[in-house]
Amino acid sequence: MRLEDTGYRLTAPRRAVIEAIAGASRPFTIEELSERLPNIGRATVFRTIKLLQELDIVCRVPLEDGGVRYERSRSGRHHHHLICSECGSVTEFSDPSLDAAIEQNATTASFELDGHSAELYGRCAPCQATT
Amino acid sequence: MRLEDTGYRLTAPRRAVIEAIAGASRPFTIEELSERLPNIGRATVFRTIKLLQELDIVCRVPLEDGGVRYERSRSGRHHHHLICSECGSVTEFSDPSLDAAIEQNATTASFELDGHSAELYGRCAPCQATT
DNA sequence: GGTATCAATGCGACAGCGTATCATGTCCAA
DNA sequence: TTGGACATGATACGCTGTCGCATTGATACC
Repeated sequence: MRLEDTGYRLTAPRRAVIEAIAGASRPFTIEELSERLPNIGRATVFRTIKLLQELDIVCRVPLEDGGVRYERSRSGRHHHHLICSECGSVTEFSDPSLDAAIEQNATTASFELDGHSAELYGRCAPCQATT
Repeated sequence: MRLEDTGYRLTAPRRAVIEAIAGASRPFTIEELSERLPNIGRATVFRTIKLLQELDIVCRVPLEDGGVRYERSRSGRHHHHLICSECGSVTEFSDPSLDAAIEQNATTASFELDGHSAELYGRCAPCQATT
């Protein structure tokens, strides 16, 4: 991890949170993460996740119902999400032409674009096969 | 309003909420709306907004910081948002080619698309002029 | 118009997610 | 080794939204 490079301290609780995230197989809530780390204060888990979001190590996944989960960011870069409403899996994807379409709309509206988000909701391939 | 047409009852509180929304000049929170309607229970305001969302009369606007506001939907159709982080204004737009790019990504991933959201964050034209 | 029915309301308690506070602990540069 | 800034943990709090339930009131039907 590159916490040291950024001026943040690499503490035992942060290590534990990072390891728990690395071991997570699916998107998680803070509560789930916190349950796996009974020795670590809930507030610290929140703070660490917030920190990891800023470092693009973890990303926030807004769900269709307004809920939120978090996931380890595979690419570490800007991306979008395919979110399965059946099994809850989240897949990242990047698409320059999608980003271009978004930028085009901003330009057309004379809007100075800082960032954007795009989430796709539906059913992943494995879940379709299960029908 | 077409509440009657949908089997819902047109009650005085619902009328009041709808009028308050019609009179709102900017995206609002439930609390703000509720303050303007002191005679109406908070739960009713929530329930009415939820109802109006289902009828595409009001739409939920997720903010960059994770907060949420609501806005009267001008088009009543599927659309995306340009959200100004300076003045908080929200502009709707529709773009078939953006939707097409999203559908293309879903298809590529063998993902069965149910819905999607796309929000653009930045500064609106008037706020740029104010710099 | 009168009335019965069932959805809608209002109230208060509650739940989930996240933050503020603040005393205490601990990392790390010198 | 040590000092001081940063991080932690416990708890209280805040905000957004929902639930349960007794009461009210809009509509359909007569």
